[in-house]
Amino acid sequence: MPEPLWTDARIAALPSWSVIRASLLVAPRLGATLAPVGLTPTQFGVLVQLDNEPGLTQSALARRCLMSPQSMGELLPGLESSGHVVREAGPRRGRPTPVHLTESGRAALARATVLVEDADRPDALGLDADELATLTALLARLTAAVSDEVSGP
Amino acid sequence: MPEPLWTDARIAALPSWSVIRASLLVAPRLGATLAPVGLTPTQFGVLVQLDNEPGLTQSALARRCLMSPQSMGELLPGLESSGHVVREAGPRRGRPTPVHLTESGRAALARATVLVEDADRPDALGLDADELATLTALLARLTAAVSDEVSGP
DNA sequence: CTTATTTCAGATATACTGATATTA
DNA sequence: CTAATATCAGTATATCTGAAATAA
Repeated sequence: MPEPLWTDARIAALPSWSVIRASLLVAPRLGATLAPVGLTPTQFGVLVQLDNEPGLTQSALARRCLMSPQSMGELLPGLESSGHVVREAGPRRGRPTPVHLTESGRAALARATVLVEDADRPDALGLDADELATLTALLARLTAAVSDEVSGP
Repeated sequence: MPEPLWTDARIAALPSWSVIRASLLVAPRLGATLAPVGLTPTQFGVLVQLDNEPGLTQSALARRCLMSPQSMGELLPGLESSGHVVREAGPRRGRPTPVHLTESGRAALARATVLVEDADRPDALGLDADELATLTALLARLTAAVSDEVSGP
């Protein structure tokens, strides 16, 4: 019998796998958290980015949310018909079109924020506040490093 | 002008979002890493689990890889036709059917392991070895806590 | 001419729900 | 009888790639 290459400990220590596995659990959980507000995690992300930077275009939103511009182009009409965002009037094809939150969008975002911060409180995630801060800081640095690698030196 | 609810710092400190965002970058990166071996990240995960615990059934593999049994049922024939795994002979419908790595599967896993561990070396991820160990340990605890929450009391 | 943006069209990869067969 | 397993079928969703129109 060949000796195993992979043990539980080695699997748990694999960075890529750890991140992906955590996301497979956390993503649907965030979906359930946001369901009462009628938002998907992706839509929530779009509203957050628009709150942070009003007037982002479809392409700019796609970059910040790590999606293709095409996918964002399919997502935005849903948020428009929900009344959460508006696109500035005028010709659109080939032209940057700023997107803005509406009052309804801001209200939905405020409700979603309460739910998300409750779901993400430290004791619900099995960590204390300091550990959670460490985790998000390390993930931010990892994300920055991998982003640089793609657009690269 | 309404003051923003979400700032860059607050976005970066949101645990769920940090994990999902990191995964959106890391998952395709792992896919590119594994492409030369002809494996997807999911297939790699299945081979890893089978190396760690030979004879896992389709359902057990699905649980460990956080997929539905049906999706695993669609994934396994691909690995069989690649010659990387075999299912024990006999009637299958309704009966637990152990799955095993073949020599070809072990060889592919060994080649993949070299590539993955190179891609996941600390300096490629912008962290040092200690920080990477901290990150995977925190993610393991978060994953355990969220798993318990789903099945839990 | 080159690049960026938006849009359309097709393809893919999941997952999900529900039902069925089998067996411990 | 109950629960778990494996399969099949149909549906839904979300993403991608490729191609085209438009304009700075």
